[in-house]
Amino acid sequence: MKRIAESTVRRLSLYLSFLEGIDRQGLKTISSDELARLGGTTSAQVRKDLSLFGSFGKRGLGYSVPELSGKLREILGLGKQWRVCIIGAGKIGAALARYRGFAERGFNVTAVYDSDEAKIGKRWENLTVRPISELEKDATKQDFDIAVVATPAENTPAVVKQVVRAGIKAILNFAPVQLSVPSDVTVRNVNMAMELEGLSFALSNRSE
Amino acid sequence: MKRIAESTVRRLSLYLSFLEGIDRQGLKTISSDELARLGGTTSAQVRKDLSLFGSFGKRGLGYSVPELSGKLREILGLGKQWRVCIIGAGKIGAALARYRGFAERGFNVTAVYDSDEAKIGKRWENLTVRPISELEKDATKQDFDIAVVATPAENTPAVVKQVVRAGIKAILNFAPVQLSVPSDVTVRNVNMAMELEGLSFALSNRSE
DNA sequence: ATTAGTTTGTGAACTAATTCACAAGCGCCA
DNA sequence: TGGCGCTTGTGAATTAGTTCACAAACTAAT
Repeated sequence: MKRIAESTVRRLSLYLSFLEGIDRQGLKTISSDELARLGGTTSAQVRKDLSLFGSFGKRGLGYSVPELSGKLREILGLGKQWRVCIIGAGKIGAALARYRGFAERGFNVTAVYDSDEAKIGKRWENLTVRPISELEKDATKQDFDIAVVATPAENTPAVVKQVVRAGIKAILNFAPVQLSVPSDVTVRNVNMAMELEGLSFALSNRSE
Repeated sequence: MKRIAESTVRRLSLYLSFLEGIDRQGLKTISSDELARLGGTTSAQVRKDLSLFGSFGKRGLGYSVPELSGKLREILGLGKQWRVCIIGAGKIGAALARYRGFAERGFNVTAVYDSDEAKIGKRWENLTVRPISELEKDATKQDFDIAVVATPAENTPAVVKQVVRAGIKAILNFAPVQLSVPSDVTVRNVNMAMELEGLSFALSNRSE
């Protein structure tokens, strides 16, 4: 399959969330034009995005809302259940472990790790914090799909090395560092400082 | 000034964080090549990014670490102090209000708003939760630069309308909806579901 | 059955972003 | 001072992403 741009995947996510809203409103079909309006893009963009995966619409009519939802869910790999471990039992880790939206979408947090002796063994939601040194061994049994890395910047490179050695192929990284991983490991970064600096830049450079 | 791409601004943030690390190690200069290696990009990209704002390097030598840090800070509008209000006194809002990194970088949270009667008046860190209906009035005195929107999806459009009416020109949006704002308002979205779906997509479509 | 009115799917055209590649500048050393 | 080794800054070339524009397909109405 042709390489799909990250921007395309983000838009597919967005379309799916719109479709879920539209579906709740009880509407049965939607046009690329309407979807574009909701997503702040163009109808051609919407059609091009979808056409990368097949042709799901009916000319003159638009797209069936439930059908397109289903297709997008399939394309995005939802429907499957994913096993997620959280690395770093700090504030962000805690917030994430409590986040209901995870499980709703098929992302099941099945373990929490930390390197801090003081935290190991503590109960956490319905999980017990385990030592990061056990990750590689555990992974052979639990077969994690995704690691959420929420560790202090300085520990992160070492932690990520262990995640990679454990054979995990997808990382959601909250640490404010750039991860260096083999090319078969996918990383998404969530970096608050960067977002704020983006706003700061915009505010500082308006109308020049 | 020429329009600067968001991807460029993100990289500038990244370079700055590397420079801060390099500076702590006590190194005085750095080449575009080294910066590129850290950021997972190419040296040409680094130089092109910087050249949009001036020429900060010395041929044969590279860039002075403190000088380039300073320039980047200036470009990104750090150094200034920004007034930030948080809208939505829920879990995300709470985590953000407690986040130390905000103030360190000049982002000062000076108010928290919510529409829930039960929350209004409660103390929160060193702030008191105020009714969102007062935002517009408060803004004339406090002059907020940035609004952090962390409200439930269904309330968000109404909330954002009030933020815009209050004259705030930058929004960091945590709600999983697409905001519709005038073109002079800058929005950055942080959307966990979207990031997870990106990983799910990558896992589902490996090596095709 | 024909026509009018929509809306898709997709090459082609365009625009934006990245990478190449090299002249020019700088420090160091003899 | 001249030559060598490095590294920048930047047009030109390339690659990636978006938008245009239109034939084809579908519905509904007459």
